[in-house]
Amino acid sequence: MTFKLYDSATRQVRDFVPLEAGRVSIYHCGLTVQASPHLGHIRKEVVFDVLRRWLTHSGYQVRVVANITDIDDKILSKAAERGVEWFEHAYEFERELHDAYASLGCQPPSYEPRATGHIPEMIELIEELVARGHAYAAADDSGDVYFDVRSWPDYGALSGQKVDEMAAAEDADPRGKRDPRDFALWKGHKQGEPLTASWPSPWGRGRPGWHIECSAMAGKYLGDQFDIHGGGLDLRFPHHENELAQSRAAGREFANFWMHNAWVTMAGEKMSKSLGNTAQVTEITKAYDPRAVRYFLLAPHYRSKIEFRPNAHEDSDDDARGSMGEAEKAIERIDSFLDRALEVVGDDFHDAPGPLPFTDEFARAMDDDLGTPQAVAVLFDAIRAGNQSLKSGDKDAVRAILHSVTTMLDVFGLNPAAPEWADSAAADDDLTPVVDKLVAALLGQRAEARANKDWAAADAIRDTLADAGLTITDTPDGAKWSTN
RNA sequence: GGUGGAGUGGCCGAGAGGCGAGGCAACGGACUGCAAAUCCGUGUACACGGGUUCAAAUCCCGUCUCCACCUCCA
Repeated sequence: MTFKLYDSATRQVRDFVPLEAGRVSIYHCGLTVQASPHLGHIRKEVVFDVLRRWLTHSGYQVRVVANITDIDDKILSKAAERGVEWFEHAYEFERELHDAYASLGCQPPSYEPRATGHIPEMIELIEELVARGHAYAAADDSGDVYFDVRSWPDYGALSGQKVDEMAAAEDADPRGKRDPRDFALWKGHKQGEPLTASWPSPWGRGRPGWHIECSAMAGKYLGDQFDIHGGGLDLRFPHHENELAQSRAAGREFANFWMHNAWVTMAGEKMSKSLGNTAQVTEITKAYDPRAVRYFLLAPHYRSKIEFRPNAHEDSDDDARGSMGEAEKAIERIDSFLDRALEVVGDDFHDAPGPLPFTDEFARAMDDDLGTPQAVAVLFDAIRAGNQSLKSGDKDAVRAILHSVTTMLDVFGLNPAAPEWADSAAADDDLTPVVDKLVAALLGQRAEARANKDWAAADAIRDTLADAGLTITDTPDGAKWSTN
């Protein structure tokens, strides 16, 4: 089976053939760390985390580079508003970003370069572009350097647009540009901006434009040509178009595949700061099981929009359950099988002999342009089959299916036993033995009441435990308790 | 004006010429003291109007609606 991937540059699904056998290099644009990350931002992290897990699972050695843009206009203005230094501001939100993706079980990139640490590489690239006649210093005294869009006939190739048909930017201030569509490679230092936010260059003190950062850093860490360049769909133009143009114009092949994920919507509209319809990651993971949040973000196809609906009420009835409530139910179904199967099979389930059921079908789904929706369906088919085997008492079948299910969950990053979820498990563990003792005592009383057919007393105990957030399940081996 | 995407059952969300993905919810049955969990079963879904075809949610033509990008945006 070959992995197939949709390439947004050619607009088709192509066989994925890495440049170097057995290795895959991926660059995806990280965030401009100017504010708290919301669900839309983190969807990209989850999508590329799943991609990376699948490629790794398929036997590739994967290198992932994602940048941190820690200097830009917004960082400067927001820091000034708050009365802190721009680097403090940026670093604060960089840490928030790291917390956010750790909280959703995303592995950190292989390397995460900061823009401010790569000014020399950017200057080098700009000089190359100037030397080749694709960039020029602004005619005014701003110290700006622009990419000359007209000098590069392929400009617009990635987004399928023609320079002449783009809406003429109502640019009140064309500054020193030859064409309004020319974009800044280097921004001259302006009066009033902190001196710490500028670096010396052949064109005077200044700071890099946004697009040049990614070209310079991708080139440094992944080489002139690499396998996959990713990011949100909204980066296709202008950011990725500009990256592509300036890299090719400097004689670099750049990315082989372009991969763009769609966004998260609320009430049908793109989640974004300017619309004010954002849901911050920290709020969401506080309100819902983080694994459910991750499930919500990875279950639909990465090129589809996904609609975020909050639960209508805090103590939701079924009607009021939103996207996260539904995802939590799905996770409960998964965990319920895991718990019951582990109890039957024990921890040695990895010894299951022979081929694992369902995994081929799962692989076929994932190989088809990361077909997580189909793959999730396979997962639930496996769980249903596992539940049937539990019912019929077929221990070998349970063992094999349990092994399959955990394999699939590992690819999704949803295996509750995996290290990335260890923190929450450990937190539970602190109290579990205590709770277990207390609950066991109550369940003993309840068993006695049931033996005496005193149903009222038995149900009263169950209600008390339910109030405390525990679900009691009667099984042939006695009553069991679980949270939720 | 240019470029791209989408309209699927109560909700979410796949699929892309012929067997109704999957999740959530609902209903019936089994199990249970009653539940919960689980299993079995239940759905005249594909924006609208034409057309092609033995067969269309899927292809073609037209219409409507929505979203996004062309300015910072995952």
